[in-house]
Amino acid sequence: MREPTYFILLALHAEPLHGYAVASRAKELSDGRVELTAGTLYGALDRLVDEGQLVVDREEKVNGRKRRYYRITEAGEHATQAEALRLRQALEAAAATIGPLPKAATA
Amino acid sequence: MREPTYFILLALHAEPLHGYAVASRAKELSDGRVELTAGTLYGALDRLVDEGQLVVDREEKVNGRKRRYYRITEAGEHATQAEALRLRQALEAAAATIGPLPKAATA
DNA sequence: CCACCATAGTACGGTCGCCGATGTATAAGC
DNA sequence: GCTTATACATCGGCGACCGTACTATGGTGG
Repeated sequence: MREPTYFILLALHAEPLHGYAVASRAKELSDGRVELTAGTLYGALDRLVDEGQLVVDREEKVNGRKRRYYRITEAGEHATQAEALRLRQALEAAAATIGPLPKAATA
Repeated sequence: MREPTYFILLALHAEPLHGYAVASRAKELSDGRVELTAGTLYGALDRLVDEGQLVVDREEKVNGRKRRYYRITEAGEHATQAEALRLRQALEAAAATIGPLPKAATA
């Protein structure tokens, strides 16, 4: 799993969001690092629905603009956690190899 | 940076290794998760040399088989650390969102 | 003795996710 | 009334990864 996909799934953990809101939340969660463009965002959402990691929760119409809300499935939650574990293992490998990392700038 | 590339760089942190040895070390460091196939391995090594993250250290001939040793550059070390920091941030985002992860199986 | 396997590297083609770009549509702001 | 922000769709291209096949050598097993 790549980073954009990962943050999309994380963004949807708490509650269903529509596409544009997913992008905003992903940017927040990544401290501004992950800025999802339309191509990445909607492409990934479609793919994740196909894979059963997301489902379409509902569609609304707000001020003429339609909003499609996505909800994460159990499979999606599971994949997210598996990915996080993979990241942790990769991080531990770095710590064991190159030593402790510098402190992060306090968020 | 993708995971295979990351573990290739980690594998070369301590000392120069030849291609095949890089693959073995990467598998070790990843607890067996990352098994580099020939296509991925040599493609990535060439690319990393092009990018200045690795240099060819020397070439030996052992039992008729040539071995090409790669050494990581400062740029490569820097990229590795930057990647590890990125991973940590992604992991922290998960912790903040879905809560603490289960304990890893003791290595 | 011959097949197989591990080592070591080269080469090629395909796939998949990401990304930029473009287009549609509406409502708000200047 | 033109631009900007919101919201989504689609298309094409690229790059990293990966499978596969090939060359080559030396050790192991049937």
